[in-house]
Amino acid sequence: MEENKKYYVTTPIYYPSGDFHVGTCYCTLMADTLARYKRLRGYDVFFMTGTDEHGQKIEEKAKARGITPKEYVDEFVAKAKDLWKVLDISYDKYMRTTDEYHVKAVQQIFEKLLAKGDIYKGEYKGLYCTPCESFWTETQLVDGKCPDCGREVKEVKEESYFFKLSKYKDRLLQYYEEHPEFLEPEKRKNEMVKNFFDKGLEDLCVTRTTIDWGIRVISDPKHTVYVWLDALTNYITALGYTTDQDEMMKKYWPADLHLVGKEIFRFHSIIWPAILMALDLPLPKKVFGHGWLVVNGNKISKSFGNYKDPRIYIRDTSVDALRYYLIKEITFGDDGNFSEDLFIEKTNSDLSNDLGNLVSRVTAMVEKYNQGIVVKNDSLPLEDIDKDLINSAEEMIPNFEKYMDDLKTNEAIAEIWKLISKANKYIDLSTPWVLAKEENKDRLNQVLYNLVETIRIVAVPLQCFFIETPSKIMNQIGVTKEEMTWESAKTFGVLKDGTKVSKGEILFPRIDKTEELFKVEDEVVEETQEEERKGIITIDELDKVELKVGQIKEVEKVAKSKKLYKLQVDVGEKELRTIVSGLVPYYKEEELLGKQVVVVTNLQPAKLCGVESNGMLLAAGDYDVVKLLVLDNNNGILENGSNIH
RNA sequence: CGCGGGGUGGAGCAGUUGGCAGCUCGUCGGGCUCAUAACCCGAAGGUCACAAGUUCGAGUCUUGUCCCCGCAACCA
Repeated sequence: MEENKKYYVTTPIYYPSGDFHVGTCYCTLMADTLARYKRLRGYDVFFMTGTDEHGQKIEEKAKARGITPKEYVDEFVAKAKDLWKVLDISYDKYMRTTDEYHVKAVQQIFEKLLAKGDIYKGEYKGLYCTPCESFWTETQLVDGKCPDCGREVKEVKEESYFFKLSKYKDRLLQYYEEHPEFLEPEKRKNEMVKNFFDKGLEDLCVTRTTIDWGIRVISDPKHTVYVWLDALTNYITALGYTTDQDEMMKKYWPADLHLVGKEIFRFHSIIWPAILMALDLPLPKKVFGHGWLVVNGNKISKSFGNYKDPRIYIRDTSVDALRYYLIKEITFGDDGNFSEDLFIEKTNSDLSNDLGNLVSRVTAMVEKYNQGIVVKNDSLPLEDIDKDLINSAEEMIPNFEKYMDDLKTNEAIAEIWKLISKANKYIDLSTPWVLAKEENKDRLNQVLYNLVETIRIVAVPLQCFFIETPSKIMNQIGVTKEEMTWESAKTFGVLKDGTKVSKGEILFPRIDKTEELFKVEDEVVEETQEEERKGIITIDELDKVELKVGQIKEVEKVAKSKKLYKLQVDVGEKELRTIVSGLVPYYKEEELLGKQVVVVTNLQPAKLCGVESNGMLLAAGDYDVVKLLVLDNNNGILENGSNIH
């Protein structure tokens, strides 16, 4: 056993300017997988994610919504935590740069570097667009004008503090030289050196006087600390750096791995190490710059319509399916394609056919041939096919470890699947159904034992990236948590004699490609657009929405869709209205019949799955729980068609 | 000549220090019936973008050409 088995892994702290999409999840999911893996191996893991909450953009967004920046970021953090909960991200700490300890620590770090002479006061020259309150560089300008509003920019000078980045140039280069494993992948390191060092490192402007929403410089309060010293330092302030309670700092620093996107790789490979050098702190052991996802071949953006809430994917498949695809299909470090078609294909072939079906057929056989009881009998000789299976099973974990330690998650997973396919093949070779017919009870039980034991071993590393599946498998093959430890998966034969197997629910139902999948509900889209359009509406605008009491008279499913009901609703008009609503997952047909609900009656008609919908039912909640707004009929009934105000 | 990445059987990708071109899916043929129309076996299909060069030998090194895609001070 190695001494000091600790593992500190971080994701970037995300900037609350847009909503999360699959790409955002990817990095966090990867960190989560590594954290789970290290925990299983007995490491003392500290896994941190969080949000970078200061800056002008936040200020502007909040202003546009008519709320304070703090309210804005609080709202965002709540949403982020909600998403991480859905994905079951096992972070140990959620870091926020608006947390008090962080603010104080940043202020102290600033003063420390100022006193040391690594921060000095100077003058920032830039091209400024007054209406936009933004600085631009020469190269950002469009035809010499502000890229945002197209107006003239003027050169202004602003008093600023600078960090002596140039001072650390040689030490940084030397460090890269001596620690080839520090920056990965290799190609990104080359990019850094070529692009920036060769051009020379300029000192870095670390304060602004134009931004209010940020951390004040104590010795000069008209300045706020700019992103570099505020955001990057989160990795140490979260551990209590500069405070009395810095046991965490002693225990976990230096970080073992900073996982970052390629767009911020530069800051983590140049600026952050320089800051640490200035603070006389050791550098993180590794900074890994992963690639970006494209969705269906297109860059993720709203205009391509692929900027979807990741929960859409989970809703139509499962958390485990999404986690599997992202970690298996994308070569860590490179850009990857999140193809929705491929996602379904992979889920069906790898998860349903290979893994799910294996568990299903093995548990079925144990029930059918031996009343669910697994028999261990070591006195029987092993046949060649047995030895082959057992060898593969015992080799799997060591290979898996090798790849995981190299951050090659896709290859690590491939090792598990090699064993799964070996087990499927073993069934064909050993033909248990023939043994059953021949009433060769001993051999049959031996074969079944080997299969169940293989499944147990397979399930152990699955715990690194699956949330629901490992425990489902454990229940079905009747093993306890103690029989699922990392070390136990290295030896074949741990499974006890007399283990009770019971065929349970199907692990991964096959997904029917003809179903309409991953569709963003119209209502959801409108909601987000509404939010984009920002904030407050007047009473007149509210009056534009015509709300009436409606009673559901008929309910039928829309044939082509998984989620849509076609409803006939009485809103006090001569004829019933046809309204299509995505309530199938949340209400049964009979639950809806007769309900008096709130209907938007002047909504522009829309075709959903070929059926025209004339209105919309109001409901609350999203994804997990959706509840219709229904009338309180305790004290008498309102007529259908009554106005609502 | 701003920087970088990539062009490999129908699709998506792997290919370490140059040594008979691999994987998954799909297609076609066969087998099996324990299983989620799943599983197992076999087959077809590539002049590794193009051209020249180094070498006994290049997808892998050098040079040039064409095409695609990112980045260019903060979108993961």
